[in-house]
Amino acid sequence: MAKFEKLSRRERQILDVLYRLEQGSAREVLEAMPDAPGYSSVRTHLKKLVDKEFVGVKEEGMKYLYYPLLDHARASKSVLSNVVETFFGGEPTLAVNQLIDMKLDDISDADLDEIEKLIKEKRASKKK
Amino acid sequence: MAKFEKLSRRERQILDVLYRLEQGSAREVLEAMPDAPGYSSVRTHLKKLVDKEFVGVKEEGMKYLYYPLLDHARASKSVLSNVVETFFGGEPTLAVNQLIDMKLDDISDADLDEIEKLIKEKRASKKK
DNA sequence: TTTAGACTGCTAATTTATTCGCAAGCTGCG
DNA sequence: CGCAGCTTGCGAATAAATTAGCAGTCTAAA
Repeated sequence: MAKFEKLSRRERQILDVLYRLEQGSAREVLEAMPDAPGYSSVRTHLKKLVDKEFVGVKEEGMKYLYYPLLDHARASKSVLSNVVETFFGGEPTLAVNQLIDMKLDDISDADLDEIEKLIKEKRASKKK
Repeated sequence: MAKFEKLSRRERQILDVLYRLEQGSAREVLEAMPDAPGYSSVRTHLKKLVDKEFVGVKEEGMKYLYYPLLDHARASKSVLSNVVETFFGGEPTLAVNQLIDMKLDDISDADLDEIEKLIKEKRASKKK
């Protein structure tokens, strides 16, 4: 499932950018990178990502528009479960704790309400 | 902070193993890897990780024992915040949602209780 | 129409990452 | 002792990643 490990550093970085942009041209990706290499370089990586089937292309007039192929949900699930495995011994609960801590200072009551609501929903869907 | 991006694939993988093992010799790391390369290779990577100051070494008799230098909490925080940025638009709450979903089928009531308890604690510490 | 700019496909060079091999040094055992 | 099995340090070959350059094409503006 989680074949993100098969990507090189740059490829990963570019894919990340694509997830944030949702989609973009080579130049847009380039401009969204803090430590970007040259234009040619970005194009090459995008092409490789297409070859590896992590990214799709569609022609928009004369240019290419790139976008992630794995849908957001699957991708995040895959990455998260790896983090949980590595750092939290496979226990999502511990990760949740960490996430709450991350926002400790500025977490809003609304956020906490939100999470509580999520829990209630899970409980409900479990019951039946 | 999150300089994990600077690691190569193998280096990251080996560091992951080290986080799971807490510490280990080159051979132990090797044996804990599903798609392990040769012994020499693992040693080389460990050495590089030491050079880059992600990993420490201590001599245990005649052999070396390796262990992660960044403490667990910092490391997980760093990695998680990157995931949150990339996939959840900087909103930890959304990541929490995903985590709960991940365990939907087998999540225990105890787990849910646990998370609710965490929320109560956060609320309390906010009130101060 | 000509010129500047942005895009593509293709190629290639350089740098890193990744792998392994070999010599030498301990240790424990028959 | 002398062999087997482990370790280390050093070195180096191979594979992959990363970057960049060039020629050709299209578009829009002067």
